[in-house]
Amino acid sequence: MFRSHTCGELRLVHEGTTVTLAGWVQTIRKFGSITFVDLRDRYGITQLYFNEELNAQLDAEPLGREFVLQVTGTVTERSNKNKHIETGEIEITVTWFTILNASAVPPFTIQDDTDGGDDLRMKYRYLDLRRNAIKKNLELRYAVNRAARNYLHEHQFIDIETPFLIKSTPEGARDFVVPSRMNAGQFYALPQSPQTFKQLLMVSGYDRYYQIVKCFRDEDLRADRQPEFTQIDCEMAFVEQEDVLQMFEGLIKSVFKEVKGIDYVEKIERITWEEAMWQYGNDKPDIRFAMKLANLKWPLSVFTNKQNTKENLINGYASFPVFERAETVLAIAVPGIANYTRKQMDALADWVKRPQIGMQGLVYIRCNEDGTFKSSVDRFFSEEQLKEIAVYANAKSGDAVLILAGAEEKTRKAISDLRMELANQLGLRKRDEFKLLWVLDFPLFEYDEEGNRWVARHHPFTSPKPAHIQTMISNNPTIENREEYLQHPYANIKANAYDMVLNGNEIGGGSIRIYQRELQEKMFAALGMTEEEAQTKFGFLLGAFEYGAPPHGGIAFGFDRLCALLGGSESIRDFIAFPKNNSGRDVMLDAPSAIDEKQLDELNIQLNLEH
RNA sequence: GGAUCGGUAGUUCAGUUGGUUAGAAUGCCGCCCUGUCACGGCGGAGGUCGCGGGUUCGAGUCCCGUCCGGUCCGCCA
Repeated sequence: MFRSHTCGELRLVHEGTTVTLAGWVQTIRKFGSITFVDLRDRYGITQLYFNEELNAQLDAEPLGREFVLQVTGTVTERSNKNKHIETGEIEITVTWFTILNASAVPPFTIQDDTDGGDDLRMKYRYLDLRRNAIKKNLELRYAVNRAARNYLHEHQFIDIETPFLIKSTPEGARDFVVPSRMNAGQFYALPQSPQTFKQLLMVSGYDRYYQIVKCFRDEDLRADRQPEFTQIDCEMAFVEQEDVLQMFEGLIKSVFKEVKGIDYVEKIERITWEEAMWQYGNDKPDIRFAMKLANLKWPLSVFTNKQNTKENLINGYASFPVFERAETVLAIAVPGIANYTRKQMDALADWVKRPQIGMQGLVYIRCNEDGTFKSSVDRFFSEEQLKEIAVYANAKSGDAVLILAGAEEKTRKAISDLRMELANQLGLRKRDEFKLLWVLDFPLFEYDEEGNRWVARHHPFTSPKPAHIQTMISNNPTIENREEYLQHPYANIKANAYDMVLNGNEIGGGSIRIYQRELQEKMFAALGMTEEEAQTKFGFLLGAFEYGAPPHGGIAFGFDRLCALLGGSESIRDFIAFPKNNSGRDVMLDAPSAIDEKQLDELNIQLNLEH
């Protein structure tokens, strides 16, 4: 028997019992002829006391950090208790010990606040995982997994595995591709999601399916994006949108309850995609704080005095060409920053001028506590006009109105980014406050500038709103340019699609699917596929729809991201045991890597590394 | 594909206007210490300043290129 107890469980009630522990040496504190060792395992830390006699043995067999140690001894009450650790009232008076394995000096300290940088931690991930901070994250991940499974099981969902080696259908994200040895020149693709399989399972009558499953996308990465990631993938038959929303509102609330002990009692707020874009400039708004967008184009247009005469400039009733030229003018009222210094305002202006945001500048109006209004454009507007703008932007005294002007899409994105940046700066995005939101009625199609064609905003299996089916069927999808796109009836078709948003992050998305062959064929045609292409790529699905496909729909949650958010982080890496870095590399394995000639030969592959 | 920040001791970082022998903390090694728990005290070792080139009397510092890492934009049905 290696151990009778773990390093986390002994308390004062165990006093006097003889125990055997095994674990890793966290620290060694030596005092001449006695030594203290903190022994660590997954469950905690227990202090070991080596008396004079055993200390002599330690001199012969020196310990080091991260040595694997097995000890037998007596549980003893400490004379000096340590209230910072759970086992702090006792220690083990060691009577026997053996070193099970030595350790090299670790390259960084195995502590909550490690001195290791990210790169080093990833290279030695097996050591990093010993740290309490990462261990907690993985435990939280498991708790979310369990809570989700329990809820889905209770609601008659069945976990069915779907294949990883499937067919490449270059629609949407890039596929990871796997060469087939037995079929020369042919390739499998790894699934971007089990989408079509779960729909086939609906056709097969498994009317409630789920899977916590790996998905693969060969696209560039971010702090919250990995090439392989995990989804809680769900599908239900005989449902309409409302059924799905309620079922998974229940799921997420159950996760909150089980994992965080939070009773999320209120109904999850709902907002349409269009409202979200108008109010927040964003399809995944963080609604923990307001700062809603105000469109100033109209109120500005009523300020009719437009002559830039000397007097008008002095009086502040002049034309401000930046606003007049702009396609759109958007404002947010930022609480309590009227007293920002010039330097702080300039810093905000610099922030929006960064290439990633790309605005020309920032106009601000201070709504001072004393009732006066001061702006960066005093030359062009009277104080009454500034006040009107402030009222329109919903600003209170003490706020500052920040205004951006420019091309519609860019400006909307910029002010939405600015809104989030300021919320971060002002501490309005609290880690321990959670606010969920359903975003509904997404557009079915998006215009792809590059390919000059329609692409599915969600995916090609998403159904249009019933009222829009006719629009879809009776119109020719052909478009020649951007102008035609804006006019085309397809641009207004809304989908039975919905996203779940948590604190400004998309954590889940789904839709009611198409289940009729004709509509699905029309969808493929709209996306520019010929009948033959549709048949080659998705013939199996079209075929299945001919054999009694039930109405169905579902949702998929981003499991890694959900865990990270529940753990108070926006980076998912520390919620994945062995993540990849920014360039998609596993720095511990040093993967990906070249393969040898023989392997390439068997796969009938020749490399062309010219470019 | 692009932007931006970073790369200096095992590790985390500092390093002024380009100027003598590149520092701190921590870790590591040695000695001392019977109640520590961020133990303490004394001493010691430890550096291709990512790499290549350039400017200069002189480069960790300035310039060009390149590699690696972080963050972001594009991309992510």
